[in-house]
Amino acid sequence: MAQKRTFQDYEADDDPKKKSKTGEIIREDKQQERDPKRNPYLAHMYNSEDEEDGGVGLNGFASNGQAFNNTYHSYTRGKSLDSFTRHRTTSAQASKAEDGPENPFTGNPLSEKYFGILKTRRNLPVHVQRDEFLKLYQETQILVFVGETGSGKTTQIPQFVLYDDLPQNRGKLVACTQPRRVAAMSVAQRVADEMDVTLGEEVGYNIRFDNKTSSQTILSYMTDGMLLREAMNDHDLKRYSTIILDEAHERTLATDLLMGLLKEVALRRPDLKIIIMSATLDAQKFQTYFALEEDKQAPLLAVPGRTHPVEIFYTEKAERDYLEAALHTVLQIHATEPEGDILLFLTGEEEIEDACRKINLEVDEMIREADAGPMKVYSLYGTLPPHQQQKIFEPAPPPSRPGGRPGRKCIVSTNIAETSLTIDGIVYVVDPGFSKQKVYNPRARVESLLVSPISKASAQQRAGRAGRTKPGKCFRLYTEEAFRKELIPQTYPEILRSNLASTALELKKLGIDNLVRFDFMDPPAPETLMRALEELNYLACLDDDGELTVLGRLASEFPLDPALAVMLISSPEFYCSNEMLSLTALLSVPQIFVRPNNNRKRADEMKALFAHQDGDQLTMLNVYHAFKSPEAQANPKQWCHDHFLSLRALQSADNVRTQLKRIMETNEIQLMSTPFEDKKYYENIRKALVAGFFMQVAKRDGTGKTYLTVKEEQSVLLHPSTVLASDAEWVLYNEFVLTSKNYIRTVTVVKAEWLLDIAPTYYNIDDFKKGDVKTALIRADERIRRKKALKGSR
DNA sequence: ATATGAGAC
Repeated sequence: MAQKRTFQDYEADDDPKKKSKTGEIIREDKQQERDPKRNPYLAHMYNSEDEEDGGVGLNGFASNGQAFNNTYHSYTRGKSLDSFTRHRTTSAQASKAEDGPENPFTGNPLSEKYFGILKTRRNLPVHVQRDEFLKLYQETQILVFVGETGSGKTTQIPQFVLYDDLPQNRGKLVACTQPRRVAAMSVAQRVADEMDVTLGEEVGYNIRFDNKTSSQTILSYMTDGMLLREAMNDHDLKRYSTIILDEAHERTLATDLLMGLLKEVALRRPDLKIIIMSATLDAQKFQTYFALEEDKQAPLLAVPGRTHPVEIFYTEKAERDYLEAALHTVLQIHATEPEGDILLFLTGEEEIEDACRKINLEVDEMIREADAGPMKVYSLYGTLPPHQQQKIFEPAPPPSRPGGRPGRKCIVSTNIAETSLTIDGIVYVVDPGFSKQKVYNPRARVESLLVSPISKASAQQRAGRAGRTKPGKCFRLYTEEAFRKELIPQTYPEILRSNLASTALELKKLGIDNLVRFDFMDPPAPETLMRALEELNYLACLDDDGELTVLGRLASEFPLDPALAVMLISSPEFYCSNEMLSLTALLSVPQIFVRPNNNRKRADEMKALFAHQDGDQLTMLNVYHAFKSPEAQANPKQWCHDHFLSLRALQSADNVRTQLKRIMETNEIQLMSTPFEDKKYYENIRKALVAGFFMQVAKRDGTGKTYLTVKEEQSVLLHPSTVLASDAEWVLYNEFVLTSKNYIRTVTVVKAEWLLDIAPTYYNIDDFKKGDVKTALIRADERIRRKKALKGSR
């Protein structure tokens, strides 16, 4: 049992700088005069490219292959913007237009609801600085905007831009990117309401599988990945007059690539305005990165947020066991602190479920013995089905009897509550200081998840979750010294922690010739880039000069890992593109098999119904075909439940399949099947797998259970979930799972002859060092030669 | 003899 600790053991952090900021405008670095042709302020004096050829900006493509409407806006607009001169407007002008009576963008009368929202909008912190914003926006090409939570930046800044940029007059639109789909959708809806327009008309959103924009759209919220896809087909993003990158501090892979790309586009398109929006105070990095001239930083505008102060407490000594300390702290809050909900950050599903059980037990005891108030404990993590995630928004339980101690809820969550989900009513945050993070080892070519200390920025974000509705408290289960000295300032951006094979292919398609010289905000390790290029070269997506091949160009059209894309594109050679289409989709969605802890045996029995002795991929395909049968489709929900399958995963695979099929058709890749009665039906599929995944093959090590991966010679085990009996000599795997042991998961039996035949460059026998693998390959090669000789002599 | 964070095209 941990020693009881009182809150006096925590040291209150009274450094005022760590408490919430009071707002003042930080304005730096006015843009210098430069060549008038490059000066956007003077751009109206020159014919810009898009004015000469009119529609050129409108021929962009969405990744789903739908062409955007190539006509100028033909609908009636209001007259209140007629007197506006682009990039010369003031907030007073805009406010007047906003006040009505007619909608400036549609000409329709404005609703009562609109005026209600307008009132709240004008109370947002950003509103005070509208003129400041406009001035900077007008005089510079790239602007860094820092707005803390609650400043209104995501909803208001794009509207401020609309009133000054007037994209509707030039057949253009304004883009605002978000790292997450839900954010793009919900913000678009909110802004459509604020502007009194129908979602999908003037204001829309564009995310994978759901494009709610039209030819009338002048403001589009979209995922950063979506804009990146679009850039692959239009390197200059000509449809857009202003591009706003929101939540840039999250440093997603797509945001990082877009930033590098936009820096280049800015030089080619002086008429394009760019705004980088971030919640971090580390704005300096963005300013320096976006300096288009030497020694000149990009200008910055900072707007305060609207949050309540959060008092920070640290432990006096380092905690040996953060889990125990976390539980103890939660219980102590419940026993001694006033009303308010608790948010505890842990690292993963199992840890969270375990903690919830323990808290429940302890709270029951507190209620019995100390008359504590009731507490409802909720777990929260990404793989939880949405309806269960929604439960966290239920109100806290009432006192168990009239006049009794107040009830509260306690949410035990992964990082999902740090960025993606905000829960109002949280007053206490318990932060043990860890999260699971992806790490990539280029030498082993393996990504894995590791429980690691969080960054200072992350810790601040977590603390902020306590101050959304009223002043709160954050209990950090580490010392103040550890916070100051041991935590890194920012979480390493994703680009430094990932396999970059896809990224490298995307950059090539984006027209970046020399990846090593690409201006990354944080350049990845050269070894990681080299690995990626090497992988693409083996996949024949890049030739030996590093140029995109026809195959590479095709592969980049698919929203897939290069190996999956190559597998799919090659599949007609093996007469099974229909089947590979299904399999590719299945391999790019979450696990389809469900295995609840209390019913593992039954789940395994159900899986056995679909098992194919030669591999898990074939088994998955059997599942998919059964799922599509009329019998299953009559009641898919029941059918999936009965067979321990994830309906969500299978539906999502279906969605992906439809998208991939469309891309296949657009690129005239033949769709075909080997007849099911043909004895080569499954063999052809296994060969097609080799065409993409020949680099992920392992050979059995002697007669034991261990396998060795072919080139890296890592010792691995077949994952216990496999349908394979462990005596196949060669197996191809789709996933390398690094946990307590090295496992390969989703495996299929293959033949050495196929490897030599289908991937001769990778399996060039001379390149292998002496050993078991080489010997086996030589023997297979001899078998092939004998067969050929036999054929020849007949 | 089974460990996965959250997000995206």
